[in-house]
This record gives sequence, C-alpha cells and structure tokens, in this order.
Amino acid sequence: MSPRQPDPHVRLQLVEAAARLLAEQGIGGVTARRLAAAIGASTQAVYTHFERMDDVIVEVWREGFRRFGGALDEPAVTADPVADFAAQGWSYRRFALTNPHLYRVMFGDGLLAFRAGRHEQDESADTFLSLLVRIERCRDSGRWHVDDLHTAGEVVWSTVHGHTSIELAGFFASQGRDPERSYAECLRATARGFGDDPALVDDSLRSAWRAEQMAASQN
Amino acid sequence: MSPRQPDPHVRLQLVEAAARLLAEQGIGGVTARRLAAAIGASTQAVYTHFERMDDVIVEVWREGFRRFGGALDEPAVTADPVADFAAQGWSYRRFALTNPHLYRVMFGDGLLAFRAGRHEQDESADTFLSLLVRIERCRDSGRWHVDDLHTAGEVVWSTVHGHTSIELAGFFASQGRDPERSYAECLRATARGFGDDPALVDDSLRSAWRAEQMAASQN
DNA sequence: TGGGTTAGATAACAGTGTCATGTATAACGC
DNA sequence: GCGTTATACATGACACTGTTATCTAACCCA
Repeated sequence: MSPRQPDPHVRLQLVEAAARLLAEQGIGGVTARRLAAAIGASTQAVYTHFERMDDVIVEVWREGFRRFGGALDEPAVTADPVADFAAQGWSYRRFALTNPHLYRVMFGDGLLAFRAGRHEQDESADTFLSLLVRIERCRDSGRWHVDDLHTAGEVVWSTVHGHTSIELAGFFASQGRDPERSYAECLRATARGFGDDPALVDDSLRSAWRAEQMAASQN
Repeated sequence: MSPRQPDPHVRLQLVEAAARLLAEQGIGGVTARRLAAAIGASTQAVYTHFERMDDVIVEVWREGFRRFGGALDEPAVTADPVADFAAQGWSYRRFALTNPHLYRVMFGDGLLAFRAGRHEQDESADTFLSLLVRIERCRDSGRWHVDDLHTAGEVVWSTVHGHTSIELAGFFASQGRDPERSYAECLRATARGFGDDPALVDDSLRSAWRAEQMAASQN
C-alpha cells in the first residue's frame, strides 16, 4: 500500500505540447505519438494522465476558454456602453483570427461540443456571461430595448460566431470580400436591431473601431 | 490503344453510399473500406473514380448544396417580402436540423471549406444568391435600407449560420435554452437592424412562423 | 531498509488513407 | 470475329492513427 504518484509536470508538459501542436499544425497535428515525442516520453504517458486522447484536447479547450474570457473583458469600459459592446465584438474576432485552430476546437464541430461533458459546457457558458454584461449595460443606459437578456446574448453570439467562423473557413477571402466591412455591418445591424438610434450607433462604432485599431497594433 | 472505361454506375453508387454513410454515422463513418463494402467492391475502386478519399466527400458536398439551394427557394413568395425573408430563414434552419452531418460537411471546419478548390467555393456562393434575392425584395419594397446588397447578405448569413451551428453543436440544448425563440429573435433583430418598422416586422414574423409550421408538418 | 503499487516503456492490435502489384476485361484496329 | 493493349478493379502491403496488455523500474510508506 504505497502508490507511486503521477508526475504533474508530465501532465502539464503534455497539455502545453498539445496546445503548441494545435496552434502550429491544427487538430490533425495533435497525435499521441507526437505528443509523447514532444516531451521525450512514450505514448503510454498520455494514457497515464488522461483516459482518452480527446481528454488532452479538452484540457487545451479549457485553457482556451480562460484566455478567451480574458480577451473578451480586455477592452476598456467607457461611458459609451454600445462602443464597449462593439469593442468586445472586435476583440472576439481578433482572438479567433489570432488562434484559428484553437477557436475551431472551442466552437467547431470537430468533437468537443458533443463529447465534452456537461461540466465543460457549463464552463464555456461562463464565457458567455462576458457578453451579457456588456449587453446589460446597453440596456440599462436606455439605448437598447432588450426583452430577455439571455436571449439577446444568444442573438449577439450567433452573429459574431457566425461571421467569425465563416471568415475562418476562408469564404470571404475566396470571394474577394472585405470581412472587416461586413463584420462592422453585423455589429451595426445588431445594435440597431435592439432599437438603438442609428446616428448614435455610428458614433459608437467609430469609437470602437479606433479602440480596436489601438489594441490590434499592440503587437 | 484501347482503354477500358470506368463504370459511371460505380462512381454513382460510391457517392450515394457516401451520402448514406454520412447521414447515418457522420463524417467518421465514411471510410474507404466501408464505402467499398457498401457497393461490393474493393477500396481500389474508390481510387479509380476519385483521386483522394476527400473528393468523394466533395461530391456529396456538391449534391448537398444543390438540395440546400432548393430548400432555400422552397418557401412561397408572397406580397410580404420580410415574411418571405423570415420564411427562408426558417427553411435554412430546418434543412440543417434535418441533415446535421451534411450541414457540418458543407459549412463546418472539418476539411472542405479549405480543401475544396475555388470551383467548389464558387458553387457554394451560388447558393448565397438565394439569400440576396429575398433581401433585395425587402430593400425594393422600401421596408429595408440596404447600403450594399452583398454586405447585407453576409450579415444575414452570419446570423443564421451562427445560430444554426451553435444549435447543431448542442449548446442550447445543454443549457436548457429554447433555440426557436432565439432564432426568431435573430430574424427580428436582423429585420429591425435594416431599419424595418418594428410593428411590421412582428407581423411578418408571425406570417413566416405560420408558413414554417405548415412546411415542417409536411414532414 | 524492505514491500507493494503504480508510472511509464515496449510492443502489439485494429483501424484509417493510400499505393504497388497483378489480373482480367473492355475497347479498338484489322 | 480476333488479337492487342490500355486500364478498371482486386489483392495485399505500408505508414499512420488511437488504444491496450505486458513488463520493469521507480517511488512511497511502514
């Protein structure tokens, strides 16, 4: 009765290697053997620390949501709640474009949305709250008329996720279209859709666009 | 100098088998050996008719877009262009829910959006025109103010695709949310986003919902 | 310091896409 | 109709995948 403990350093290394492989080669590049080789171990090490190969990806997925939540809260909160909403929208897009493979794992149809257990889905739902906070401020300022906050969040998420995944799939590029223009239009239409004043919306969008330019240029 | 011709019937059978396997077991169920077994041939038959395994899926993808285009044009054109727009939106969603695996292949990140050549992407862009036609009618009726038709189409597509793919991923179900409510809200926000009159929008949405109920019950 | 448990290595199995080889068949010139 | 010949398709292999049975060596605790 004296068990040998699994080395948490090994587990950490595996997850880090998986994240790196994912970012560099996409989901197809993350294999058990490559993972093991990356940390100088055998494939069995993977199965000591994880039940299935997918569970390694789930761990990367978790870390992705942590970073994603940070990105969504990064844009400063100002006196213009609609500008803050739009700035968050741009931040959403920038995260996805900077981490395309990670975004696909997080929101794509690969495997996780299904295979991830309820626990993981609840974690991802937390990120959703970041959206709700900024929508709530738009409502409370009187500029937006929002019946149900949660439903409004689903509308916003649908739009930004839809445009983002279409852009990641390369459709806009292949058709010679300008994704920044249509994304701005998505944000504009959403704000107007919630009853905002068109002129005010345009002002807010301009502020948000300036903020995004600043943030994006910060390397 | 007397070549033996490949049997077009074999090719057709392969594509049909791939479509069936896809619908029944998802993309993972479509393997070369299963495909060959389904038509009583060897895996080499696949490589006689297609360069790569993926090209079989591309063929299913093509047929999917043909059917999808039909589904988008199915809702009747009436005197209310916004109701017609919304009815098309519901038809979009119904197609995806009825053919989930096919929809994922068509619009998902699996492989095709990237691997499919320019020719295939142009074909999918044709389907996009179905959306533009109905948006154009909303604009011409004076109810919508649309700067650029193509950009407006991208906004609409982003929203409906975003909500649809989130629903297919099972997020709404796992959170106990009502996807029909938020989808209706997506359509409403979109119409209002283009400057439509809120009261008129509500009327049009009701009409479209009735039409959808009819169409859906036609099994 | 010993005893017991388990981390991790090695090697295998079943599955995948793909291809080299061989054969039989279909299309042409006569 | 009959050879001739290019090729459709079958057979079997190769490299890869995730996963697991087996073994050894290292660790933890008494």
